[in-house]
Amino acid sequence: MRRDIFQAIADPTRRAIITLIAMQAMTPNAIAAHFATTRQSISKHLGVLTACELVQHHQRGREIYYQLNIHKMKELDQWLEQFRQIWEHRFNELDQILETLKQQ
Amino acid sequence: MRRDIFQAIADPTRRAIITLIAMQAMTPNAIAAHFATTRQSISKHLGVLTACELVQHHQRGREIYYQLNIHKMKELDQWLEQFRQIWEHRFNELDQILETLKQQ
DNA sequence: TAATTATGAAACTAATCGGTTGCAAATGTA
DNA sequence: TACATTTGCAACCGATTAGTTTCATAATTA
Repeated sequence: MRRDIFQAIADPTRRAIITLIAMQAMTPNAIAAHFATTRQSISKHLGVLTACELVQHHQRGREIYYQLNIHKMKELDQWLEQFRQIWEHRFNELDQILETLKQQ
Repeated sequence: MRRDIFQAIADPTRRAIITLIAMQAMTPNAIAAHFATTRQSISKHLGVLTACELVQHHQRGREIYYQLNIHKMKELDQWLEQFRQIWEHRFNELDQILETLKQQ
């Protein structure tokens, strides 16, 4: 069972959950109230998000509060870094490519 | 058939292809040479990447050159933007806490 | 022209995924 | 104590996925 952030954010419901709990911790019931699906399916999504450490949770009585682990989101940012460098310098390269194609 | 960048980058082989063709356009054969899989499966991955516009291609004789559409990668960056604000904000809060501790 | 090369498309398969239903455990409340 | 609430877990199902094999098409080359 592969569990990485890329696979985790592939699902639109999970992305919505991530956005939802980004600002404040929420219980599975409260989260499920925002979606047209069952609490159990939300629970499974939270399981996936927890497995890849994108969310953390702490129990308070019988309620469990889930919250985004913002540091893990940085891994995505780090992966993007290599491409950010490209798109910042692409204009020069693109000019060269177009010039090369024109000459051929 | 859902085709978005999040689902496209969920697969590790596709992420490797993206990195591979980020700097220069490559043919399916050349790309497949970098992986322990068949050319046909690479062709399918390129189909997924093309469907969500993450890669572009141009034919040259009987060869087809695939290249990363760097602009599409920006959509990922834009989605991350909301969280970048959060983690910068929390770091500011952390700075304030550390500053307060230092003064005590 | 005939053979070779580069490629995409279709059919098939095993594995995985997202969702539902049912149930058990733990906690809180009357 | 008896009952309600909150939650995770397991079994199951239909759809999707990644990969392989086979085949057709188009372009190059001998």
